Amino acid sequence: MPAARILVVEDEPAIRDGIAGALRREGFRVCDRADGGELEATVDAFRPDLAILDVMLPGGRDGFALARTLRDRSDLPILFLTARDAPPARLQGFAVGGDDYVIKPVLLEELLARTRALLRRAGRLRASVVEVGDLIVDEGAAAVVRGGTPLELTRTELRLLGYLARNRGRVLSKLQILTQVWGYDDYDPNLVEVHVSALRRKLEAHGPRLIFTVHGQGYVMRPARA
Amino acid sequence: MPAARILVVEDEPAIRDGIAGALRREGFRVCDRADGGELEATVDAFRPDLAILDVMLPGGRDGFALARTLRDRSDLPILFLTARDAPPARLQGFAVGGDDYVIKPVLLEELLARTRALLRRAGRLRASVVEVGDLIVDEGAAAVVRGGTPLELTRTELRLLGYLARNRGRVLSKLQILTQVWGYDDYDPNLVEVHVSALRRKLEAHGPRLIFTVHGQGYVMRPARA
DNA sequence: CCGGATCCTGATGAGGTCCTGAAGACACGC
DNA sequence: GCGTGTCTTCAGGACCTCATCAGGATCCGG
Repeated sequence: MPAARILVVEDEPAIRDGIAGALRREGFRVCDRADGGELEATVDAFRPDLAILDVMLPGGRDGFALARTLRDRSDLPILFLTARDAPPARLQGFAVGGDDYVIKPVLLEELLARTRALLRRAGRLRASVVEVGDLIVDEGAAAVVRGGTPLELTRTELRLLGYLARNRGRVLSKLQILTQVWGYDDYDPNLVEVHVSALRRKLEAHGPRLIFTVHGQGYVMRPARA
Repeated sequence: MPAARILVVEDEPAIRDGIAGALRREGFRVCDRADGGELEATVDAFRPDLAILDVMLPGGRDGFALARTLRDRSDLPILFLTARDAPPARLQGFAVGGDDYVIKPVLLEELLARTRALLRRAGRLRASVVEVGDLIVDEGAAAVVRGGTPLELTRTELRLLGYLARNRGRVLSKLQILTQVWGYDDYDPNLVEVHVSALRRKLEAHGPRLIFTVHGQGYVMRPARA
């Protein structure tokens, strides 16, 4: 299956690049735009499998208008970016069965998870499963299994685990983890430490350590002995 | 894969030259600037894969302002240089998932390691692994393996080993090692000796000597029989 | 073979980093 | 509203890392 194509329309450059970069690192093909100009031509040329739209765009055409335009031409699923205080009720009329939304400020891990879920449902992505030793992380299904035993993880733990697992064998600093998993601004290393601690407790109840501390640098995930 | 391009913006000439020189010796293409003037043109012409920015620059445009500008044009990862006592809290909203920071005074080995890690994550660098005999040094994963056995090294030991391994077959004076690994000005040979000693103890637990003393000159790293 | 220089390495204490239990804040479903 | 589960903050202590020191070993020119 070739790489899925994703169209991103978001006016704030920092957010747009953050999203586009994260998606590209995950192997998707991305076309990013600041607004909905020339949308029809873009869609015809790029043929996206999924669209990620900010519902609040400057100028006349907001995400809803774009969604309507897209719906006229294809049935691709749409992932809306909405403000925290803007209730998703307004999505009602636009969100068809396959759609979903993510609130801003965007947690990249959350966005990646929902992106994969939508693509998978649309049949444009095989199950996105990451394995580290005897641990199996299925982000599409939000399911984690270690040595045959399913684990109950909270949402935050799942995002954190997903990030670590997909970057297994790589040292990730606490800043990187914070910005990716929490979208945070103020750097509080302890926040990461606490959740790593919780994650370890659950993971290590069924096997040896998988998340290793690299003193002064961050954390790495890797199979027990290798 | 062609050499990765790195943009360096740092006002202090000594630091700037140190960084740029170290990067060039590692085979990167470097464009170094004292400030953010003409940044847009520079970026368009040079097309960097990574930017290293001092967060404290004289004049109006500090590293954050530059980061914002860069984000407008691309999604390249950014490595911030920050003061030790200035907590990276102010990376506020500028650090996207892939970014990281290094504190000043800069330890060149540290900076090289993080540079490689970021480029590798961005897919702009293959695994940066150095081999010396049966020793394998993977700086991206902060992992060292000798004859199949993983070794537990401290951060300083890893920096030291990285420097020696990448310059294998070359005699390095203690002064060179001090300035590169520690960034020191006052010359205390014993500091190097102590850490070489510690490194040897761990390395030689699993094989013959790799770090040789050249009396009165320094140290060389080379495979056991050669 | 001697003596001075160089090098090795165990011990130590200070400074930082990390872990984790507990408690307060928050969100959500009923 | 109320209760439950989840998230964040806080605080103390455990742990790790490192520079410094000092005594002994080794090297090398003479």
